Amino acid sequence: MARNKHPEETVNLILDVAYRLFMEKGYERTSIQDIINNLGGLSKGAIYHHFKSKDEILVAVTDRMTAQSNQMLSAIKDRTDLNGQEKLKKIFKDSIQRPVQDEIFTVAPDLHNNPRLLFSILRETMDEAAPNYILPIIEQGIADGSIKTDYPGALAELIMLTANIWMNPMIFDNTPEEAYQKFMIFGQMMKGFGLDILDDELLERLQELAELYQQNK
Amino acid sequence: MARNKHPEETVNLILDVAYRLFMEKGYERTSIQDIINNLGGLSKGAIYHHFKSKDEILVAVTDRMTAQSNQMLSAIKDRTDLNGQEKLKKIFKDSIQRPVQDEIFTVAPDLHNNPRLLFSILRETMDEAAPNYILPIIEQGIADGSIKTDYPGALAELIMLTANIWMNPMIFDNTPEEAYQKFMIFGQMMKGFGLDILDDELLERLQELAELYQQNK
DNA sequence: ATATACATACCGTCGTGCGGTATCAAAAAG
DNA sequence: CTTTTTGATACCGCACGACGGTATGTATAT
Repeated sequence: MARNKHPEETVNLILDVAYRLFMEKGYERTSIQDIINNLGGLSKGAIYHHFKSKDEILVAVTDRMTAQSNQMLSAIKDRTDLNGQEKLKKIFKDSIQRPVQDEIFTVAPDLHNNPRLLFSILRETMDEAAPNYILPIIEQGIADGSIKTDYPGALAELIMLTANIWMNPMIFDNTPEEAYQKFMIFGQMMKGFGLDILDDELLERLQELAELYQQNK
Repeated sequence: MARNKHPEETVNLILDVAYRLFMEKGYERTSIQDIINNLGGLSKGAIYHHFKSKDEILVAVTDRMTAQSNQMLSAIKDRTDLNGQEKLKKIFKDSIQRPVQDEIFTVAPDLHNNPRLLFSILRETMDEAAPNYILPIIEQGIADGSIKTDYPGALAELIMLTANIWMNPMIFDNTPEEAYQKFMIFGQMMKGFGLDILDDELLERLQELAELYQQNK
């Protein structure tokens, strides 16, 4: 295969293929050879030229997955026209409507049987997203009086764990009924923390997603 | 090696060794050969006589890990002298004091880099423990008036996810400060659901565990 | 005698390392 | 301004050791 003048295209191609296969078959059941076979002529050497290991490919894939999500979080975090609580509300609204969700249905995501990928997402959520995006927002909320808690760090983690992992249909595939239950319990929990950020519009959209997801299996 | 008159001893030996190695090195970095080398003369044939695959060994290991915990849950669930809320409180008390915790410190548990094992525990917690033990207790609590919720299934899951996973020092190794924060937030959350089941005694014991855990690393 | 506990030899596949080659942009030489 | 040189890098493809798993053999317990 001819050498590519823009090597980042090759890297992206590898990541595209790897992402798709990891989603379809799971990280562990996807071999390097599988990736090669879907690369259109590229070889094993090419892969190991751009990535040191299969693991590094996984990290790159998850990074790319969370990049747009993190970008959204970052943008909301830096806005000056919203108080802390309003920012949290906006995050839930946006995260449920972001196009990733639709793109993600073009492959058959199977995170139930994908320990490595799930693990990678879990770590990203708890070790990066929670402290770097949610925590600052909560701290702002404490400062502006819209959020009250003595333990902002733990609260940030709890919110991300429940919203991003527990309620994620890719990870725990819920029936519409279960999704509804989770949503209500989550809303109750947030209210317990003085956070009134759920409304009917959000609920409707979540129900749609749950149904869409059930169909696509 | 001579044939064992009591084959379950061999099975237990395999599980003992596998458990230790899975904890020390992680499931994926433990090879079948590693297990054999620590078996004291037994061979690959022995392992594959008793287990169909490496994966089946993992399942057996997790089953054994959760067995005593589940036994405790089951015993409390079936008591007739406590109402629902009291049972939940008893569960937290006991789970924090069960001997597993001490035995577990004899090996160096490293679930941070153990996706497969963590995943296995996660599934056990959410798919088995929550619906089979916590849910019936909550339903009893609803019946006897000590617990109020419209969504018992989701609440059971949320409690297990936070208490068993998020607050588990083997999974998210917390500093004593972080452990304290999580405990307080968890207590606040439970209070939000009308569940007043944490007290200073529990907090103290949890702090001890967190410190013990930090030392053993 | 037969089932079963274990041993041994072997298989295909995997992730990875590496020597070699083709192609590039930029500097040096003309 | 053109040509040549040069060193970096994109990529190839094979070989290796280790892996999980299997087929088959053997000895022991019932």
